[in-house]
Amino acid sequence: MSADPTLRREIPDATVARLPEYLRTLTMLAEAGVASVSSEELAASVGVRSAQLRKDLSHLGSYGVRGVGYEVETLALEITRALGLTQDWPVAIVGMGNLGHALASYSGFVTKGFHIVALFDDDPALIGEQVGDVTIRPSWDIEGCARELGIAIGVIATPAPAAQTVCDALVKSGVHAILNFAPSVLTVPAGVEVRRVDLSTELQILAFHAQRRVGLPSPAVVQR
Amino acid sequence: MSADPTLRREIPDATVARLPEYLRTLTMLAEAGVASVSSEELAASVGVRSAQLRKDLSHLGSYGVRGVGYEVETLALEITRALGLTQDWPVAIVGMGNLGHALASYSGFVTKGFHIVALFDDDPALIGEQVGDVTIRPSWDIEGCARELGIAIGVIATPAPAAQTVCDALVKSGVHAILNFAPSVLTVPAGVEVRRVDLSTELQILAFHAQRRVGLPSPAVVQR
DNA sequence: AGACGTTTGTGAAGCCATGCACAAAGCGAG
DNA sequence: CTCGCTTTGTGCATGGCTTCACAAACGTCT
Repeated sequence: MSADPTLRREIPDATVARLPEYLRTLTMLAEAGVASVSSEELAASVGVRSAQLRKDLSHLGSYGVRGVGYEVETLALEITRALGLTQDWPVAIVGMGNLGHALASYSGFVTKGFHIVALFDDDPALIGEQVGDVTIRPSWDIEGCARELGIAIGVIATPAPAAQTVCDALVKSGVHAILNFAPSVLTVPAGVEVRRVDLSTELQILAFHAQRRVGLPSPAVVQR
Repeated sequence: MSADPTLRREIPDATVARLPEYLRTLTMLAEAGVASVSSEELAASVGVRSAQLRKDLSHLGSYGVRGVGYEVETLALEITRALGLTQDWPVAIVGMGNLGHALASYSGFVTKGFHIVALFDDDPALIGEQVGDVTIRPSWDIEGCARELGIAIGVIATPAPAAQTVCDALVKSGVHAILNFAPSVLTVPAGVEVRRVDLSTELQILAFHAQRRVGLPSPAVVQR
């Protein structure tokens, strides 16, 4: 009653991190023609507890029907809205090495709400190359053209030493969200969101767990 | 006094996730010729609070000197040991599309402790291709040769529909640690560790934060 | 040798996230 | 209309992680 539906409520980070999973699963259900789903079923598909799912969704509002469940289409739309995917976000990728190329041609990229509008690299051999329907521009033009292209999200796929410089240029161009694949910690002003994805960090975490297993009775633990 | 140095203590997951960052920073310091570092300095480089760093390190043992700090070489070695990077881990990559190729030729891969020993794909056009010094094998041979190659960590870079099948084959071959780049939730037996890296999830989380900014006074918040 | 300044290691407190358990709410059958 | 079954939404308890604050420990200087 006192809740304003247009009010942007405070959604916990942990919840936000799970919303994309829920959305993806709901999209699959919708494509399979499923019209309604219970928290128990949906939670099982995503791999979380049903109580957690319900609490997460309660942060978006009350879109379920007691005794019935959630309407798939409706819930998917609400999550889409909550994540801000009703609009298209212009994305730029900086660093067109192996990884940059792979990201640029990644099909799942365009799935929903994201649009690659610029590619950058400072290697003269790459500048001018066409990837998809976008031409690679020189990195030193970031500040020159990023703002007028309206880039909202920057993806950094450069070697580590270049990452901070590139990051500064992006921030100066008005980019407030950065996805960093380089193995380096970025320093940014307040208000800029950075997420880091690092292959070797992930491998090292896995190595830790693999090491813990050493000496354990192998088959006994694997199958429960 | 009752602590056995050879005893594998319980290290919190949150701490384990930060250890690779500490290690990378320490390695850089060592290469720069720095011999000793305080928790304050190291924490600043990594982007965490000094108290957190000290508590994290306390889980490994007591390797600092009060009033002085930590010896860079020693601490790096202890973290290396804790993460299980004193030995080499044989890694297999399944799915040699754009991403798989990028991962296979990723230089940071071999940095320390990891060794790509097998590549798999089920596309006949790719089987037999040489990437680096490893030949791509057919996916249906995973169960046949993964165990004898001693693969400890599997990297899944296939399309989503194939991920679970590949995962099952890896698990059946004795792999207990899996890094999943496919946008799908994997079901595994107890004792198998799975970590997921998904580009579109990360982008959607960034979109959420970007959306929150809409309507905010742009320059006022950016610079503090 | 003793006093002083510095920095670690850690108990304690606060905070956030997860899981439990149940009242409230809807639907359908009789 | 009423009863009973199902499932949501949520207060509350639990557990883990982070931050604070300080005693213990070390080097140095006099």
